[in-house]
Amino acid sequence: MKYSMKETSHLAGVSARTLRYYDEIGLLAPLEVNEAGYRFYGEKELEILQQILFYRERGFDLKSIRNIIYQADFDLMKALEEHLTELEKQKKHMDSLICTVKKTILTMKGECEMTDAEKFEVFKERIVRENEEKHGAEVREKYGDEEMDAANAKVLNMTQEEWERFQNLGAEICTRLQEYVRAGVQPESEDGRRIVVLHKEWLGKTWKSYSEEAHKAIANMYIADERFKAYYDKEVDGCAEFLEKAVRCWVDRI
Amino acid sequence: MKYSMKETSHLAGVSARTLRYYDEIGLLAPLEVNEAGYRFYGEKELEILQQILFYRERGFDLKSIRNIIYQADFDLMKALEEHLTELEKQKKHMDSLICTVKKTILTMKGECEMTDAEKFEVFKERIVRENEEKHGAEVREKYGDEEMDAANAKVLNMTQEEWERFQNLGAEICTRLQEYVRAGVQPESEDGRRIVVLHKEWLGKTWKSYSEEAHKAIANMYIADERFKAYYDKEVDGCAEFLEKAVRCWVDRI
DNA sequence: GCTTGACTTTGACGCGGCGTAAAGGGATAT
DNA sequence: ATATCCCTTTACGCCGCGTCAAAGTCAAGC
Repeated sequence: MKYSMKETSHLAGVSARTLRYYDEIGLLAPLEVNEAGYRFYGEKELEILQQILFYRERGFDLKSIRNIIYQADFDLMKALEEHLTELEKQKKHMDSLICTVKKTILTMKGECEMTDAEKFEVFKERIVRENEEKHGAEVREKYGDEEMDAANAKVLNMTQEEWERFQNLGAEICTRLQEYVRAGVQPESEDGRRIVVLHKEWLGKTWKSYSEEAHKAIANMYIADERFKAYYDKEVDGCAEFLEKAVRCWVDRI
Repeated sequence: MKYSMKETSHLAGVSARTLRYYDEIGLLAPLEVNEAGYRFYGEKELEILQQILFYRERGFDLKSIRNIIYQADFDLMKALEEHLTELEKQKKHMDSLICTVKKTILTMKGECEMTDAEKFEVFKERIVRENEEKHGAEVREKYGDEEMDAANAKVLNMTQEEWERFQNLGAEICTRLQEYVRAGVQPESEDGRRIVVLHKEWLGKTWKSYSEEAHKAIANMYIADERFKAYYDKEVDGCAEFLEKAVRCWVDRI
């Protein structure tokens, strides 16, 4: 008894395309192909197909199934156990995914229900946390824990207005720097002095103790450390350098 | 500040291919493309990329991420919750997969450690179970539970030798049928009678009570029911018909 | 014998999210 | 100016089929 394409696919509950694909990749060849190219499957082929589906239901990929079925010296138990390990790894990944998404939902719901004041607190905490991750270790080593903790505390104690003033001040410094650099103003000029004054005020909003030495060190870092240099130079090249020169020139006269 | 392909991919921890792909599918366009076709990304693009990665880590597909980010009136909470449901569905699927594979391993290990006798018992049980699934309901309706249970019991009580004799007998019937049909022998001939004798013996190995009526009914089923007809005709067409005629002719004279 | 309608074939593209060549252009050291 | 190296680009591949499209085949009915 031979079964046509449709009979076979119907008997096994798979599509004709699947059978053709299995033939294509050498997973299941039909018993016979007539002169018109029609495929016919026999009992044995149906049995093999059952086997294929058995392993497919268990999550094996078709290449593995081919090995399992046609490679005589194949270690089935080993393959099953490795496959199980792989599945369990994937499951763990799924679990952590689900956990993360759940947390995300809670956080977002939480934030939705927050007042503006609460949101602002969370926002500041995030800023401090991100700053701690980016620069924490470095600052603590250079300036001590006390200074870093104090800076964090200052940020956390800011009101929304204070925060906005702080931000505006930072933005103004950037904008003016860009103007001056574009205009070719010298750092030693009166404009340079004004920038340094603003920058000192800006620093004072997060730093516990001010010293001319520290101010110069910070300015120097702006040109030495890529990340800070990139921040000031993001729009116009040379801003970091301008600021550093201006601080070096004016810091002990303001 | 503009970032080149390499800088951007390095900063965000993704491959250059990924960035190009995101551009291709309209998920993240670079800030600027120079005349040589080189891509450059700005701060804002990096921020968007962070967002993309945020949702990617949570298992969203890129099309959804595009909606989340660029569709202003997108219901994020709904999307998150639907996504969670989907993830949990997938997890359930994984769990059942793992469970099935574990069972498979246990079964196969178990079978490995069985003696031949135990394997044979399991084998017979499988045969009975499969037969019950295929024909159980039908037979119970036509011939009663008692007859079906008795047939099952007969199979389960067979020794391995008896089983082999039963199988050989079945195979012999098939082979002879094919020979006769091919040779053009008539069912009413002496050869037909011998087939009916064999077939009666074969039936006796599973059927509790023998009657000429039942025998004829069975034979009739061989030509009426596709599945049985297919079994006898699998190699040579006409075997089922031959057997039915022979039984009708000889059943009350043997 | 011819039409019909059911069935089948090959061939191709599409999906998702990139990895991985191969090829070509740009920046730098000489 | 040139050789070199690095960076970027395009283009194909992967898996397991689904889903057209166009063309050919088979059995049945008239």
